[in-house]
Amino acid sequence: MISVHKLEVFAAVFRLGSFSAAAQQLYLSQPAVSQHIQDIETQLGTPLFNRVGARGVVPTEAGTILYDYTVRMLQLMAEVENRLTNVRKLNEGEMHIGATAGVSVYLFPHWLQTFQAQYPNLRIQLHTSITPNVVEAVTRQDYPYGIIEGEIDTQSQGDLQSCMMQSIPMELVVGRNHTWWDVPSIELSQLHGMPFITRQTGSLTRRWMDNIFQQHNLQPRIIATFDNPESIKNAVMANMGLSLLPAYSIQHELENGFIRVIPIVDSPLERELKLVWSSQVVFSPIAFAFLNHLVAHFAELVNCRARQQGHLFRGDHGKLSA
Amino acid sequence: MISVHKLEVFAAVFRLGSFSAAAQQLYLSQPAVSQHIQDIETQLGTPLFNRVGARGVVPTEAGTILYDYTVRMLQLMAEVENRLTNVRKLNEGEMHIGATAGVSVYLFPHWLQTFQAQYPNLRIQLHTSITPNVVEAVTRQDYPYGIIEGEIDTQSQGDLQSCMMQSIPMELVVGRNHTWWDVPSIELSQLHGMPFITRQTGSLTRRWMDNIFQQHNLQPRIIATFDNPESIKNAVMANMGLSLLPAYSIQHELENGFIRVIPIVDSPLERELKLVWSSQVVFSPIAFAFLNHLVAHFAELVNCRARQQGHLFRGDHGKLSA
DNA sequence: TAAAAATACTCCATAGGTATTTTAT
DNA sequence: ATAAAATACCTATGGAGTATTTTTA
Repeated sequence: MISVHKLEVFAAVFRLGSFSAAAQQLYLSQPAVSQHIQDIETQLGTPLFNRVGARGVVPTEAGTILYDYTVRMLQLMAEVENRLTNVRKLNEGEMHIGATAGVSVYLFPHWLQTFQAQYPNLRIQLHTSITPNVVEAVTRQDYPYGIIEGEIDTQSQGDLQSCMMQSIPMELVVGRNHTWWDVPSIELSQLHGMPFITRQTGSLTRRWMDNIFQQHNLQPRIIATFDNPESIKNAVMANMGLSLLPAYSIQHELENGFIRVIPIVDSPLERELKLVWSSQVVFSPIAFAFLNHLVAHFAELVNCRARQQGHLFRGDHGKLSA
Repeated sequence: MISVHKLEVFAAVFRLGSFSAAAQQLYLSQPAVSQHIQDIETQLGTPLFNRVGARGVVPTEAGTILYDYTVRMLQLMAEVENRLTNVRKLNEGEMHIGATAGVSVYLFPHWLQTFQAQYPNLRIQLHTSITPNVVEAVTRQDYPYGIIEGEIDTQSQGDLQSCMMQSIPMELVVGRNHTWWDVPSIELSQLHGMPFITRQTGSLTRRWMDNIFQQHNLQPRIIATFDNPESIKNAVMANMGLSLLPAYSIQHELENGFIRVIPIVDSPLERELKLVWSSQVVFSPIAFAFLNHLVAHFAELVNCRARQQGHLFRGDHGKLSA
């Protein structure tokens, strides 16, 4: 019997042109993949791939035909599961998601908390990493979504889709005993030569910041670099210098008066909170439920949702807008 | 994971409105069917059927939607299997087929022999029974085809499709020492009052014969009835009387001069050899292979094949006309 | 010769069975 | 009261793993 699972394995092999690569992507052993393909080939009495030694496999004509049907079948399967799955009544299920550090630390816990309240039986597993890693993992379909701040590496945009969730104000922050503590506002040019704390070279946040400075011909004095926003915040509070931090990360410190935001009157800075996904991926009902949940937080996401459904669905999706 | 098999079980339950009826049709136990349906319901978090006590089950709205998708998926699966299966290279596989006695004894062995020569690894299992039983079994989808002689019971024509394979001349036969042995030919009316051997009352063959006689206002003298054509043949050879036998059943005896065919000049009699199948059934690649094989014997069948493909397929079927 | 697929085995989860109980009309 | 589905429990096949060998560019 040709099962849906065998077809999923077959589709992965077809797309990747390799048994072992498919095995990796599907978290299976290579012999398991071999077995599935052989099962189908035996059942049909037809080879699906020509084995070309150390260079993987190339589909036969039969393989190409089967792939066409497989895509249609898997799409129907995904579609009906998404239409019918009552996520609220599931008593188990999990979903993985990737995010960058700031999102993971400051934003995600809040979303997760409200999601868990509604779907207590579902587990969301968060994978924190730097933007390029998140993008890569999403491209590899390790998880259906990633949430990143800022620009996507243009080189990886092959199958990558993205959608803005929210504009994130990047605030100039200053510690309690800093000389600028009482300055009501500044112009961007005033940053020139000032002691600055940043993320380390290589991070997208640092690259973004360097871009800003370069665009405005500024050269602040980088006196320290850290690999996480929390350390930067501490350094600012210790009055080592200024920094630019996302608004969401400093709420608590602002409320308690540990730091202050100095408005930049001529050019407020901001980055984008983005949802990214692979156009290849087939979303699970849980992924859709989480997306719907995010919609409650981010009005802009409604557009993403429409696009995702578009590449998956053909029918009516009234249920999902509930 | 929702498997193709679970969907097949679900589809049977949906169509029959009963777990136990589906179990019977699929040769499963009722608990096995329960288990499959519960698995899908758990996975979706949605009930598919409302259990109405001793009256089986009725589908929910979700069940109805799933059925729609299921039919499409199973159709795609059947289609791609039929397009890709290289029946010649299968190293196992079997198919069941029903036929009436005359077909089983005189015609089928020949077809089977040539089929086996081409597909030595496939097993065809023949089920011989009277026409109504064959028709019923085909309607129940016990096997994909039946081959019958003569008319189909009109009451069972719900899902039943049929197609003429061949016109079967019904020959008036006479034994070696019969008074008619040297009569070159007769007219139908001459049969009146003649000693006749027939099948027993109730058989379709007998009904067909009675019809003929009635239509022509004849009343031959029925001197013996038997439940199989072989006994009738023996009675004719023993000169007990005349009979009408299908041409295919008397080749051997004609060649050896044990009996003679007396042409009926005014009204040659014939019945139809018919292929019957259920419009519900999904044909296996082996069933198609056997059909193609029959085509070699019966030119008329080409039309049937087109019809069968029509109710199964939507795409290109070049392979099957090879 | 080196990377990839096939083969050989072992283990466990799931599909299926039988026997029985529960449910709904 | 009874037919039908659910439950409980047992068995066996198929899916997946590890270790190893074979293949071919």
